[in-house]
Amino acid sequence: MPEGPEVEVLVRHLAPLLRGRRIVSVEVRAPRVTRPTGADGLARGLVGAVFDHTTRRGKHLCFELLRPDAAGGMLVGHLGMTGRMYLQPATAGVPRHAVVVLELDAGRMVFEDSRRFGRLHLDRAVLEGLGPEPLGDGFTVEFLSKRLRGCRQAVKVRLLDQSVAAGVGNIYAGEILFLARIAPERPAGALRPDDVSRLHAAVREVLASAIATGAVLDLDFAGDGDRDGLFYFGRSGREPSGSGERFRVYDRAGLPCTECGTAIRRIVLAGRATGFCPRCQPD
DNA sequence: ATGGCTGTTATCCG
DNA sequence: CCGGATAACAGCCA
Repeated sequence: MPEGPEVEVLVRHLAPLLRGRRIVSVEVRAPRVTRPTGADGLARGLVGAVFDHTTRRGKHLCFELLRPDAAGGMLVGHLGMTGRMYLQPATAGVPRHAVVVLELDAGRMVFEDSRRFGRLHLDRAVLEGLGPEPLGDGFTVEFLSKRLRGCRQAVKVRLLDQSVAAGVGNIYAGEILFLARIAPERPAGALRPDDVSRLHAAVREVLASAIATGAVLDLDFAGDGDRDGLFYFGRSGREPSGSGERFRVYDRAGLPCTECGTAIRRIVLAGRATGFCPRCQPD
């Protein structure tokens, strides 16, 4: 569920809270999320370490660590479908679906993940295969073009490949294609130069706009959320909720296209729900 | 209430 | 090698 923009918003929230905090103890309640490091390895690597900068790479959270002894290291997290990370007072109750709990010198960091598709480990190899940050300099039209070239896969599926544009997930892939006016089923390699150019611009626009939206919301990172689609972290403010207003195609099957009124259609690509407007996004 | 849906991705198989 | 299907898991919804 969390895609790059959600992770970015979370990282901005966590970074100043974590910096300088020392890890006192580690409790792994679901060992599978610590792969490939493993529960023991995680505890060994973390106890005594101090959080320094916290950044993002694609959908991964990167917690840079300082160690009194060695050269430091990096704790890498991924929220999977249902993951949350937040700080709570050490006196609070640990939630039912906590998978890893870090007791800090002040307070506690909880990684909660009911479906346990998430990860928290010390292996940075997962970052190696990622494509460039879509909002960074490395993500050029030429790069995108090269990654799509010769590929017969549907462009929507290609966009979900993290080696193409790190951080794009199912919801934003759909929104990006709507903005670019490209049918999701089009074979990636069949896009013409002007399609690729619009796609490139749409990737940046959709992701940047999602981050900007999330950055000003009053989010409750520990809350249950209200399945509002974008910021699955619950919101404590009184902003309008519901995905309908924020998304043009995601979860809008049967509803009128905001541009032309045509009913949005829903298809399945690579097992993922995909919405699109058959008129604005012709084959 | 049973079955189908869900924002991810590693792995398996043809 | 490519691409589609499946599995990992729990909750929510119709």
